[in-house]
Amino acid sequence: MNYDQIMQLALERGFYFPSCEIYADAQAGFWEYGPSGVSFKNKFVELWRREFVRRDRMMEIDGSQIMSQSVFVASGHLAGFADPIVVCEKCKSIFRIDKLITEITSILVPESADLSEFDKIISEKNIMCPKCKGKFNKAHKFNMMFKVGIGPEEETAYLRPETCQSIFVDFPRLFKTMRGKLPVGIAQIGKSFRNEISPRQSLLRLREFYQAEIEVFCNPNKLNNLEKFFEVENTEIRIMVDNTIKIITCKEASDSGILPNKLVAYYLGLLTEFYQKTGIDIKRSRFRKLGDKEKAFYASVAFDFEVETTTGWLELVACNYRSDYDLKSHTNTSKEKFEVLDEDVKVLPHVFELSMGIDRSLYTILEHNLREDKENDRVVLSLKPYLAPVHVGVLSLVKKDGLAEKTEEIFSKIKRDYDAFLDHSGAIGRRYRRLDEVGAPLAITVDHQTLQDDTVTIRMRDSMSQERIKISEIDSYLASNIAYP
RNA sequence: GCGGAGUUAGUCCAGCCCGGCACGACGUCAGCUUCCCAAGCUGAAGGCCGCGGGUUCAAAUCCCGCACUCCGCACCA
Repeated sequence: MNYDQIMQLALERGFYFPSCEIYADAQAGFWEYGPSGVSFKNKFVELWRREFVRRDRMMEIDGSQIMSQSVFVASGHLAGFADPIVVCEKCKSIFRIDKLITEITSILVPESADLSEFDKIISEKNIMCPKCKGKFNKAHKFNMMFKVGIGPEEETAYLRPETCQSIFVDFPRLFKTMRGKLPVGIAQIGKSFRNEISPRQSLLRLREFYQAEIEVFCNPNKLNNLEKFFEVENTEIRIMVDNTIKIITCKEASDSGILPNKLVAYYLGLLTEFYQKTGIDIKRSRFRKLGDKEKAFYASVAFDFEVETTTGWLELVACNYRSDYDLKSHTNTSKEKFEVLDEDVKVLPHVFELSMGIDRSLYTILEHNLREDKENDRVVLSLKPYLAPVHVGVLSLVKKDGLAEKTEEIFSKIKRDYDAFLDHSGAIGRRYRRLDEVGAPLAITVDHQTLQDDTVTIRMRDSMSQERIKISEIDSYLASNIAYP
């Protein structure tokens, strides 16, 4: 199904919708999750926790969204997370000046160059506005971080542009108090904020968005010395080599040098196994090694995990080898010590990160799982049962003859343990169709036979088939059918 | 931010040229019917026609500004 159809589902069924939509001054790039969206997101997050935090014995933290200025001085975001721009004095058009200079003069200027450097080239080469031939004002930087003023003095702080900075900042305490041992992953889920010039496409480019980030702290001398590597050595990953997607095992990838080392191969393996369990079509995914110009300013090697959607290839996870960039710069700025002991040798850990976009991942799962079943005239969201916003519908075949009461009795028994949805109203087929659209994998229906022998029918979303089970078996039936893998 | 196209009920949309009580479908709710897959019948709710201003006796409709959405450019998880 395409973007528009997902959008319609999202609006109609309470997955997500624009923030502040009743007011005209609502800003672009902010969206809310509705009831279905939250339930779905929570389950996705739980799967992430199972497949990374618990599986790899990571530490999970929950840091502040507002962080002090020094953090971003150290991280480089204050200087580096900004685009150099110029404004045309006549027509007010805005240009990325480094790109414009390259376009017009073929001179390559790094975007991190001094602002005066840009001004110099503009005047020397007599660069004018390509739209109206007007003059440019002085180059300045547009920083993508949201600035906030703290307290009555309005002390400068920022909304974090990535969640991982708290992980770096907290690392010394965490490593000491939690008895850390390299390599160790520290994970965090939370919101990040970027003042995008042009947010677009609902969940795909937001100004306020969820990230699930994992920072793996490791000894740079032991990147190929990883006991747990055997867990994924035969896991197949899909990686772009010379513009074609090659399917190879993690072991082959690291042995052949396609991936730099076992540590990176291990985590790309975990990531692949995770996304297989989310129900996205893994055959439409790939890891792509980024060129030097595409990489973030802190990355020395970077692989994007990308998935094909109807909007094109979409980056879901950035896998960056950040080396000692962050710990070194926080050491210099804070004077805190970040070295740790690894088998009695003092080492400044390197960092490999998996930076996952949750909102984008949720969109992709929806798109890859929503299908039109023309034969039965219905739209079905075939989510994995453990990710479904509603686990089970609880329906009375008809309302009268005491069936409604019996249905409510069953509903009360399971509502604390499962996301169950009670529904008496309208034709039974209509109610099944509604459940299909929110992805509920199962429906329990109470009919006249229930009153005689205490059995109910269970209706399966994907096959539409039914079976009859005892009321006393409902709990174990649900438990085994919606369990995480 | 630029260029293009749009914005009318939960959703999809007609009406706009040519100003005069806002149309329809789907969905929702209640009742009847039905007794396992969007059936039928009856009834109901739901709209400051994106926001603000202007023209006019009168604006969804004409004019101006802004916001938002979508598509392209650029940027990004």
